[in-house]
Amino acid sequence: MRDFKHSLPMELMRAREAAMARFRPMLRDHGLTEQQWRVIRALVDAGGAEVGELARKSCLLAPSLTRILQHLEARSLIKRTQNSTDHRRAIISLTARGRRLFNKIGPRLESLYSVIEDEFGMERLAALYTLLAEFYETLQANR
Amino acid sequence: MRDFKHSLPMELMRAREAAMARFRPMLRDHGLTEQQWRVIRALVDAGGAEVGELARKSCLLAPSLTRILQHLEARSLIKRTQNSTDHRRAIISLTARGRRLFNKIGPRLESLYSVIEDEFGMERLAALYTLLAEFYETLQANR
DNA sequence: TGCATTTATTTAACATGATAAGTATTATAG
DNA sequence: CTATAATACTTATCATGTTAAATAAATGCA
Repeated sequence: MRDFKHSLPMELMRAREAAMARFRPMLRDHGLTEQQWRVIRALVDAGGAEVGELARKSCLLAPSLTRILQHLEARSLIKRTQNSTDHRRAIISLTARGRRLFNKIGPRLESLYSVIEDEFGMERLAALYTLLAEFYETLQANR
Repeated sequence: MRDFKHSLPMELMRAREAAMARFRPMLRDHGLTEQQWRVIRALVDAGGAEVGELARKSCLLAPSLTRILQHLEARSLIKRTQNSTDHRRAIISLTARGRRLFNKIGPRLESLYSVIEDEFGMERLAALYTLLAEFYETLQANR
């Protein structure tokens, strides 16, 4: 059997955790979890989205997203707009306050990211991105 | 700002989730979570370990491991042995039942892993392992 | 020896992950 | 039309993630 140290899911997790350890403290300083930030960022990117779409974009399960949206709504960082033709769907979008928070945090996270880019090297980082995307596509295709 | 789709932590997470989706159903059939399996596998690998050591090997935070060990102990899959010289430390090891469970599940997971290896190719998989290990080392070194 | 520190682990509290089940709304077959 | 199925979320439940604080045992030092 393969050595335990070479478990692919664990290697992916360790790499991810090493990166997140750089970002998490700053998010925490602003009262945000990593997942809440993913939602905010996805909303900036999409400029308003349905819950299901948002779940895909932010890589969150629907039940998790439901709770996160409740938190963000309680803090007035997002708002819901009912779709008039289909009452099942609600459009989620950032409030002005949500956008301000994004504008405050975004650049700081980007600079942390630049540090990683410098340390690891852009070429290797690009190679890693490519392999990860290919790996994901391969496993999805044969699902 | 970088495109949201190219967030490294998210790419790592998506790749990991794609892999885990293949393994999780079988673990679930045997009443195990992915994390419980990591602990069992680490114990097979180490043949008995202290809690802190086990946390490192299985990539779990201490509080999570504490709860997981309680679950595994309740199911008689692991046992604790007090260290006679240092009463803070307890040695965790698998019971015979735990080893039987490992022997039953391990080979089936390995065969699922082989499928992934075939789909993605051993060379690319090896390249991915290398990049992930280097990435982790780089970020740890400059911590 | 006596006491502050450090180390190993556990508890606590809140947020998310994962699965199943529930609810409301819309689409569809007959 | 209407019963039924499909869709879009939400709730519920249990397990883990994350941080801070607590506990208990071992160390270090005056």
